[in-house]
Amino acid sequence: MSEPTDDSRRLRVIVADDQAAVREPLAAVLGMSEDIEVVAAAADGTEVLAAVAAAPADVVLMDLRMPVMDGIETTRRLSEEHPQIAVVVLTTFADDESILAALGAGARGYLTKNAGRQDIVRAIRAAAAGQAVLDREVQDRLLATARARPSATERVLPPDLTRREREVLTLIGQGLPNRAIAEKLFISEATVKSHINNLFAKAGIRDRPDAVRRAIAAGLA
Amino acid sequence: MSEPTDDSRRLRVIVADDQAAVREPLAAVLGMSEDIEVVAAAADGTEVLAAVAAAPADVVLMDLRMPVMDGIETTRRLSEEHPQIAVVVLTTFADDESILAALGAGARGYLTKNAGRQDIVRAIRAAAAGQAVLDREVQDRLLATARARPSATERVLPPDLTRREREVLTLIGQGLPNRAIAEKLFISEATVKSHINNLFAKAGIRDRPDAVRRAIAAGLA
DNA sequence: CCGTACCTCCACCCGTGGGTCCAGGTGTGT
DNA sequence: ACACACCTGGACCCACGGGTGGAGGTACGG
Repeated sequence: MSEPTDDSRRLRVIVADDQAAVREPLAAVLGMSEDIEVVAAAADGTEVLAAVAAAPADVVLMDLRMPVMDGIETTRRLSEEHPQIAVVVLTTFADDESILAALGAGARGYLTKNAGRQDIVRAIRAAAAGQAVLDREVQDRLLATARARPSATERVLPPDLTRREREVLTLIGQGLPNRAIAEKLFISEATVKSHINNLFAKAGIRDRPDAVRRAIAAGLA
Repeated sequence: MSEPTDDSRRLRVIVADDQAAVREPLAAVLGMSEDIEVVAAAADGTEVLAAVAAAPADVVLMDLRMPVMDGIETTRRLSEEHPQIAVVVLTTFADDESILAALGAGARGYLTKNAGRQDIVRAIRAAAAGQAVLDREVQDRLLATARARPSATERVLPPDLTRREREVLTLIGQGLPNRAIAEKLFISEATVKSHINNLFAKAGIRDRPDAVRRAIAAGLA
């Protein structure tokens, strides 16, 4: 968050979209904003990388579906090699996978193509300032995905497991072999096996892989 | 997303924070923006509700920690009774729980208190336009939480896994032993072991329990 | 005082898992 | 024609996992 947003210099923006019918008008309309300067237009990811190599830029307005190198991969490379450049995704698609992939790749904004000029300009300014702007729908989806996980310990495990058995199950769920569990609990490996046999019988667990799944499902791991 | 952002009318903003030392200067500095009008200042949630009942507003800039009625509860009520009013959270705390609670309650923005005046103004404008603005840190946390239990296939697996190897990993993740996997894929157990050896080497998986965890984390199971 | 639950540990058995090395068959691109 | 990736399969070895059947310890409640 930078208070003194440098208004003395226009934001250098690169527009990336494989469709010229989208790219050209978009670049033109963005250039009308007095604080934005479109320094390049790219039809695929390689052209974006070439553009940032040729001249400095602040923000890349990125389509996801592009030939040769798509927006996800391009975003990933940009955030690795040029972390100072902010990527704002502008795409038709707002499915969970695309959103997670894009933001996970380092995008600092995600707009759908029914965003207006004002919305896009605002997102560019925010991204340049280190903020993230998301369409309302995108935020809702992201939030829904985040909340989709079970918060509390589930009832998939019988309540009559002893404390020790729970501990052992937790460590199994973390992928530890019996020897490591024994060391961690300061007991012998034989004892670990005893606990395992008991808890397997109680909880109806077949084998170790099954135990891992149950432990994760129960929120122990 | 509304293209014709109505610039002919100033955005009516309510500032809610229990600390007068924060509330008053904030209201003053926001009022300096020509497109923003601070129509009320509130010290807790009940004052916010009273203010929106008394006069129309567009955006509420909301602190989370407030006496009587906190920001979460106030946000929840606002989004129920006045869904046209956008809530932007401005708080010191950026823990996962607060973020999820606030956005889940209907907040359309989440800023930490090291945001500058420009950042706050931008967030207010975006929220009024239906967009969501998050601090970079907040976005990262939200994304991390969303990816913790993903529905989509993750990037935790190397991309050079073959189709067969993915299938085998999926079945391992479901707890099946090699024999059952072999039957399910109509191949011999020896072949299953070959695939397992290859995919373990490629993905850096140590043993079967580890494979189960990775499969679940990757959303294959 | 005695039963019961829990934690601790040992010995034995053997099935599955996983590593290693190898090899034939197929399809694809050069 | 050739290399290469992939799927397929077999043989061998042995470590780890898991079942069985014990045994001795403490702590608690009837």
